[in-house]
Amino acid sequence: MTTRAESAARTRRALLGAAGDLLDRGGPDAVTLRDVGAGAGVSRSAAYRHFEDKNALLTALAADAWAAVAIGLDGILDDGSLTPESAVRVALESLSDLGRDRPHLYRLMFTAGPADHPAVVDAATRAQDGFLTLVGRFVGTDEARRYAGVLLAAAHGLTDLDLSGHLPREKWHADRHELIDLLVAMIARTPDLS
Amino acid sequence: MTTRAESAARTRRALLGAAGDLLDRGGPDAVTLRDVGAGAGVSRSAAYRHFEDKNALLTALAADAWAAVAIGLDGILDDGSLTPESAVRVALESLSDLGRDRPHLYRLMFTAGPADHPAVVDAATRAQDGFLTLVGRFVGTDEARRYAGVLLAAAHGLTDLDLSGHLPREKWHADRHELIDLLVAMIARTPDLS
DNA sequence: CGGTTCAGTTGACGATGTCAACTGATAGCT
DNA sequence: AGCTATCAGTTGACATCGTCAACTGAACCG
Repeated sequence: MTTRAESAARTRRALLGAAGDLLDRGGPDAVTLRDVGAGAGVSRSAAYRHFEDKNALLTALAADAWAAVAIGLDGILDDGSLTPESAVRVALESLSDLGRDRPHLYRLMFTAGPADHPAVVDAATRAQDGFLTLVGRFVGTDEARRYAGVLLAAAHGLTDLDLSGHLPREKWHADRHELIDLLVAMIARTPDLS
Repeated sequence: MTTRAESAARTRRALLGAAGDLLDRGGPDAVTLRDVGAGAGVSRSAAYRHFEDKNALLTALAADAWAAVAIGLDGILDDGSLTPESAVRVALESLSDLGRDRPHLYRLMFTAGPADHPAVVDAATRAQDGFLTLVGRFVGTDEARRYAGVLLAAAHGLTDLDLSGHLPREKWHADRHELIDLLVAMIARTPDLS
């Protein structure tokens, strides 16, 4: 037997799945509640039983994405085969790859509205703390915070620039992966971390 | 007397001004063609005489913003009182300040749709070339391109992270200006630019 | 001076987010 | 078991928005 709560939870997942598909395919504008309902096998305003409004639905998508990033970072933290430096590199490049693979979802993760929501803040904080630990193993806990900020921002900037087309190879003579590697190498070589 | 072409040009500027105001106040969703028309003293679909559609209007806004950035960089390039290092720092921080002052316009400049348009590409290219020259004076022309890419991406990432609320001071122990300074200082100290 | 171009207006249409009223099945209580 | 309340989901309706088509009138040009 499927209880009422179970079927409601399944519908909620179906709504999120349909919304994610539409987002990947056509960006936020393509995420219409009508199409989300159709994709989930329910109709129009069924989403209002699970989310306050359309924005809350997108916010939930962003929160799930941050949670997935946090889980990925946990995996990197537990991977003993990585040096501290390469662990940082893998973390940054996997975030950047998410941007490449799911650009609209990635953009949503860094959008002001959703980013203010508690659910997103919690998940993003978990991810950032994981990255902070990773960087701490790399440069030491004293300077970890500032360097983690620079690294995360640079990786995000490279990814975002690439998505908007402002990072053409011809111009900068490198792609986002090479520039991430360059940055991590720079930090590894910086002797004086004042 | 005001000729027809003059009044049309004035209307066009008024439309762009009204669109910019609405964008600053409430983001892209607040830019409705009806309100743009009202703000410009014309009505509803007058904008269609000057722009192909709403997206083209926003694209023109982004192109103007890039052009302004390029002009600002020209000023920095001509300022003899700046050292190469501080010129780079000033350039990056003024870009970041634009993000702080006009967040929605800033975001628009790095949005995929507009960024593909020739007018935006031209203006952005001019700005990026100016920055490239600035970085060339700083680290030498050989490695200028890669380091300019890293610097621009990092500054953009810091700005964008700050706008989305993902760069709280408590967490990273620094704000975007301090992290930009840190990055520029790191590059200045990096002895081996391989 | 007569016709033409063209900036700007108005009316209309489909799409969309959202709310209110409604339906029906399940959950819980007696 | 039976009655009632809850609540997921539906349908109808409305305001708003982008956009197009038809229209207007004044500046332009021969």
